[in-house]
Amino acid sequence: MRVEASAASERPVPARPNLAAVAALAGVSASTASLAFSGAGPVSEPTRAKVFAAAEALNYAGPDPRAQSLRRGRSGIIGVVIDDRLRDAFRDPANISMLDGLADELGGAGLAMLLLTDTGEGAAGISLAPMDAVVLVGCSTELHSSVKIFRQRGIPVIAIEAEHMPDVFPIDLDNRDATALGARHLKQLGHENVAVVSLPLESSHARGPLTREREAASGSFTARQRILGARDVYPNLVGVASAGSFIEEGLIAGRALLAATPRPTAIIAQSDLLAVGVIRAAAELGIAVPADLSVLGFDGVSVEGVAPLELTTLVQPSVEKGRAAGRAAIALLDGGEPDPIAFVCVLRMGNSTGPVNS
Amino acid sequence: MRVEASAASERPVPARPNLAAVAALAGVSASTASLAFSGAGPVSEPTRAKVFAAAEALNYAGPDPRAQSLRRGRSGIIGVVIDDRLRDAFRDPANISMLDGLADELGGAGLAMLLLTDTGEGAAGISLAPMDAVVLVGCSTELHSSVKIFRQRGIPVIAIEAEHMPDVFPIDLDNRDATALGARHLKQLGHENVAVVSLPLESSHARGPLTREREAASGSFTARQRILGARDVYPNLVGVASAGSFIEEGLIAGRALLAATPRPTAIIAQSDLLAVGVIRAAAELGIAVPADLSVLGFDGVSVEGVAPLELTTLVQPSVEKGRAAGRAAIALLDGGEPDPIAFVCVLRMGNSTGPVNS
DNA sequence: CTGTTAGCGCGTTCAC
DNA sequence: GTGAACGCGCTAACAG
Repeated sequence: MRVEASAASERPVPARPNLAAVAALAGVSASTASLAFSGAGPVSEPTRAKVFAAAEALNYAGPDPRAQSLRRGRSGIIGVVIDDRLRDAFRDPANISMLDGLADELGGAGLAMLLLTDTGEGAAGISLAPMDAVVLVGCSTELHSSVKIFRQRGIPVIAIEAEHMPDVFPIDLDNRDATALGARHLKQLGHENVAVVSLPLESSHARGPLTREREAASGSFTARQRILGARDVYPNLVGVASAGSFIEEGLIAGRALLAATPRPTAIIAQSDLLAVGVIRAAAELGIAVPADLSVLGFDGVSVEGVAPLELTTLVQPSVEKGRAAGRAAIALLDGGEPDPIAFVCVLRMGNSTGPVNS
Repeated sequence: MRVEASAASERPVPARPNLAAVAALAGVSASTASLAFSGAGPVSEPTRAKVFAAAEALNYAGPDPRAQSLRRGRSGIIGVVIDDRLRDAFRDPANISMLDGLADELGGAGLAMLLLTDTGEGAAGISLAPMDAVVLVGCSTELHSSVKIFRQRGIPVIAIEAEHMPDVFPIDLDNRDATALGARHLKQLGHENVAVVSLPLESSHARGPLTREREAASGSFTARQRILGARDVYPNLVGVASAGSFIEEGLIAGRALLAATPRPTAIIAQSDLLAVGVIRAAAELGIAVPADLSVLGFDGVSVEGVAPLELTTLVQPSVEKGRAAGRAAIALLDGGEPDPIAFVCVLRMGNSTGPVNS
């Protein structure tokens, strides 16, 4: 009441009180009030109490984050760029685990995650949203243009499973070697006629047979590396690209591959969800797994719906990958220069693979 | 080069050029440069070209979002508060669909989603992060304190499936009526001994039998409403609370409920994932579904792993719920007063429910 | 311990 | 069409 009367007969109800108003009511200077809120400087107890009382009276909720962020040069926000539609990204448990690890690490440091896509209309956010650092996930060909923008904006970039680029901090996974390891496992079991179901190769998510041209042009580093790993063991490998890491897509791809003559005796799926779909396709066709068909997965997430089968798969440390990205972001913001990180997959033996039977 | 020589012999390489620097190089005033970037005002073509050339030369990426946001009073960020750990929230397809709809609508309006949790260390974001509006999802008891903070900060609040509160825009779902509808379906089939598996009742996510005390104290509006709906038809309903909407939890709950004597002939699960778990539990125990046990789900998401069974379930418009929340946020930001929205579930008949058999 | 001063980088009045 | 001045709300320096 006093404030209204003395300070502003023009605007009777200040909708959003600011620090200055609180300071004025408390009878202290703005900087003192600021210190009282941030707790950063030495403020006497009575003063601090006065400030809080004034804030209460004015219904002041604390310093405006926008102004803080301008002044401090930090927003407390870490961008997370997904190239897929969110729906797709969220459907794969491996991705979710990664985000979970990331969120965990960032949350602990008082940072929040801003979800962005680098395609579609939401892509504007990449150049407009306030961010202190950014984590690129499941990166596509758009990567380079995005990275250029971030570099211009002076925003540190962390990329998970991407081609190495200058000024981009890499979180790597041994996609190629791991897949080769899995392929060798199949080779040891005697398999010679092997096919692959890949993750989407282009941002168009087009299904269809793998060709050297498509692979070379692919924007998906992960998919490409995993194909290369399989080729390290089976140079003449054939396969199809899926439209996404879903069970349904594995089913579609599996039907296509199992219709070939001669039928492959083993299928390398680039994710566990795809592997499950392939197993479903086999079931549909009356093909026994692992007796007549071996199926290898990737990710090591627990997937429902293949019991009593246990997927033989390449287990990747998804959660740790996310945590590492979070820690890297925090370190880069502190001006540190963390060492690049590379994770390694482990082949977990289940019973979806077995000796070739013929 | 020229700039360095003339403007700053002290700092040879200005790390982050600002609008003023660009304007200076272009030989125009800062306000003109600003207009050139925003495209909002009349700027002659030559001038505009000069400005962009200068920006290019200085490697200027455009106006600083932080400063824009302070000046404009908008950050372009919509907060999304999840009370669970992200991992839990992401594991339920119904939730993901909702987020997808939300992201879609917001992305189209150039807004980005900031993910926040209202528990744990990340909760600081609630009072610190810059946001223009906020969507509360799967809200817990913490709701009220959060809402108070947002109100103080002058941030519009949208709450999905929450108790109505002043100044909170509701997106409702007929959880109670829908569950009652499903329960009546069971009643018509002759079931009298019915049990329920609920979503977590408290933020502790404690498993255990439902009691009137627990229900009354529950922070989960959705779980409570669905229980009430079941009670509308079966007043003496018993049940257990799960620790989350996962198949595994349904399995645990199913085992517990199916060990009772007399064994229930029907189980109402508060999500499809829980329902699948219950069906698994039945399978373990050699109980046939639907012959010896009817199982009712909720959500209508496509769940893997019960084929050839088709879940009888209450289908909710998850994606639309998210879209509605997004549209409401946008409308509220525009100063509009959109009408509250309420969605209705539909009972989809599958073959996981059938006539009581005894 | 507290107050004063000076911006952070930008967008928006107004004049011209 | 363009420029000059001011202020968004806050905080880092210093001064007292």
